[in-house]
Amino acid sequence: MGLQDELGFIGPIKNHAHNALLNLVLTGQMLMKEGQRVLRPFGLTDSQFNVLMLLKHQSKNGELNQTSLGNMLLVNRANVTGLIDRMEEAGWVKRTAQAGDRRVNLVRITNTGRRLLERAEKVYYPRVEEIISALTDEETIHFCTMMEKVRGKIRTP
Amino acid sequence: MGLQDELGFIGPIKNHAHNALLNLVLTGQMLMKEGQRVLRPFGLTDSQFNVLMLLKHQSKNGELNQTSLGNMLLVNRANVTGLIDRMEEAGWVKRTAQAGDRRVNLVRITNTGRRLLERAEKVYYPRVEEIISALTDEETIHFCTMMEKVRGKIRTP
DNA sequence: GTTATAATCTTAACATATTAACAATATAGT
DNA sequence: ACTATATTGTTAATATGTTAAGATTATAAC
Repeated sequence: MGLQDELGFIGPIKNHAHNALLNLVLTGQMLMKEGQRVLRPFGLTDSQFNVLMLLKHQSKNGELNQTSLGNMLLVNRANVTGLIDRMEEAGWVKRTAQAGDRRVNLVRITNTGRRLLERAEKVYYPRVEEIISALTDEETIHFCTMMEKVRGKIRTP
Repeated sequence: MGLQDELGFIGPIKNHAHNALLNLVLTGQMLMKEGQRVLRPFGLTDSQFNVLMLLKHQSKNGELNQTSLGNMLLVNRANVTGLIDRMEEAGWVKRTAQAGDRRVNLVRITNTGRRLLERAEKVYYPRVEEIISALTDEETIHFCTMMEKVRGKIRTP
């Protein structure tokens, strides 16, 4: 049961490389949608969840500027403006000035945001583990290595 | 050089399953963005390219209704309306009635659309092959099997 | 045949993404 | 110091995605 049957394709995908690419892109999209489904009850989109997660686990002093957030989320900085606008309005994050550089907004998670994140993580990570349990530990490691190799090819156009 | 270094993360991603998930989702997004970059000179978005590709390669009689298109593209029917609106306006596809069921719009690729697709495919597929050449043939097959197993876990929540 | 149910498409309101252009501020080169 | 360049964040216009609600048409149950 390959992608074709799952999606109702009529014929096989003849180009093997394209078949692999579709497997990667479409499985990634399905995972993202599954994440959205799990996070919806918390009133969080997956982008918003990722912002909170980055602020909690991947920041110095619990703050990141908007450009860094965009880089880590793989989105343009222009997109971060609206994302943080909505999250600030919801009370989950706060913009503060950076001493010494008046161009920069530092984004911080609030206590409300931290509490929400902790509730969501309790549901999110177990579901992730359940899905990835489809692979053996060895496969998981090999998979991450393969993804690194693919990303290496993307960066060299 | 894992995801962390590539994205500027401060610490490692402690949860192995989450690390694998991020590898999958983020690599998929990078591939999608790379596709968009390749298709932009043709005036095509990746969704529009996929519609044309499905109509050419994965349809009976060269036509698909909007619901089928949505299923194959992994998007909601509601999204297909606007997508096809814009593509019809550009002259790449045409809506026609389905005999015997007046609810249905059959979407067909036009000659203009087919010529555009053929020009785009000549650039798109070689780039895909170049990227996937990061994996050996054996790895590619194993990779597709792993993706199928992951999708199997997503469908059973 | 009438009624209930389901399928298809559209619309509206919204979140997220893009690029291009701009203002404000820092930094480097001279 | 001054000027050129670069960086940060915002805005506007547009494309893509979501859900929820609706109109229209088919199909099933009786």
